[in-house]
Amino acid sequence: MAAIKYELLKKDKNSNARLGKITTPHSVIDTPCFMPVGTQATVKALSKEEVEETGAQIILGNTYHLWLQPGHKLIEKAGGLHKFMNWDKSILTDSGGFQVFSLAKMRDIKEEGVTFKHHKNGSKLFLSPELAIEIENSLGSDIMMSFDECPPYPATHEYMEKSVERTIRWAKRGYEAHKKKDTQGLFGIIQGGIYPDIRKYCCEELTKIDFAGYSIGGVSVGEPKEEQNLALDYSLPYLPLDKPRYLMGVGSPGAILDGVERGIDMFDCVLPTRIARHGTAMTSRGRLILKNACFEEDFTPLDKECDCYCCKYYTKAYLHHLIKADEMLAPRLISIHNIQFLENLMKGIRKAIKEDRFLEFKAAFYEKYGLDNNDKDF
RNA sequence: GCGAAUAUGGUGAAGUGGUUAACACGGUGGAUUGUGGCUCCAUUAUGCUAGGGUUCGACUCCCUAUAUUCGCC
Repeated sequence: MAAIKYELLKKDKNSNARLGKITTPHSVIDTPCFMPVGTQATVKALSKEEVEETGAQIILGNTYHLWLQPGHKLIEKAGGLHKFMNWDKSILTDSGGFQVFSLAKMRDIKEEGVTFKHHKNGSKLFLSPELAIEIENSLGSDIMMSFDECPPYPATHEYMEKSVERTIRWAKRGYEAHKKKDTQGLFGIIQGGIYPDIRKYCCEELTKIDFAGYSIGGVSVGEPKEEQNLALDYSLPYLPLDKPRYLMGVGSPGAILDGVERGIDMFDCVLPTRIARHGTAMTSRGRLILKNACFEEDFTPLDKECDCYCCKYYTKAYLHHLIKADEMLAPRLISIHNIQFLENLMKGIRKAIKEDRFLEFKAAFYEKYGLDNNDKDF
């Protein structure tokens, strides 16, 4: 019996946006959804209750980081990642493929796997499709990612072809190695950059395997917004309707709306929590850099339309002060707000799809947020 | 009152007789996308206490004033 069930509840009449529901062993997830990132078994700065309060139904953990510290065996001993970190809703684990390419220097990619140096102590490490699965099995996440190569941008057609062939072979090996199919769902990752033929080929090959869902990888690596959308246009038509689609690493409001419009169900991104730690908030009227002098005497909440804990009790002037004074409450409050802002955005999106007015919703959001369709992000 | 030392941006300060006054903090603005948790980038003194003088040229040498600090009466 499959661990992950996707139900397509409704498709928007005027776009490819879709309303759905994913059921995992730990929870039901309404889609389209946003998943906060908790790389090292914690959504940075927040407690379980605070994350829950934002409306998040699923969060991410990271294979690479948890493998190195504290070690997947230790987490298994603790009773699995859910128990270890006190999160009883769903968890998705990334395979570590991205980290190997974003963090590690001196990597050596071979058919068997990737040899690279530890990003902190320089020791030699080796990660393969089978090991990534073994780690993810130990962690016990609801949704697992295959170990893939995230090719750089830009990459030549020739390089991309070879890389994707290898990613496909790795995906097959990972699927074979996955021993807990009844409790954990494994996703395949579509690569191919902005080459239509390679994206299509990758979809065709990976859909031959019965993955629980499909991820679009290789985006948010520095490419312009139009190309990110092209990568979706070149992939989504070739993916099955009865499986969830996950756009990896995308979390700016504009890009989320573009993805939903094309038929994406799941998003994750470090953006809301990272910019929060650096003092920037997402609001319905655009982005606010709270350390800016103009907020010194602004005694209003971050966003009048937000119902989060931060907006309920605190003002911009207070947040400005906390940042200036380098107080750790600031990253916490802004992280709570930013995540809830995106969770609320997803709620709005789901409601709009239900009522067949997604495109109007998107246009209104763009207008208010202060960007047009050509803007990269904010 | 006498003697001595020091006077460089918001702060701590480096500095040389010769075109753009080091660096750090702070200030201001920006970045951040499958997270290396206080990061990165840009910008921030047309001026070196004031007034004279020496010199081709002085923030740098000399004189005076002022301020601060220390010591002695």
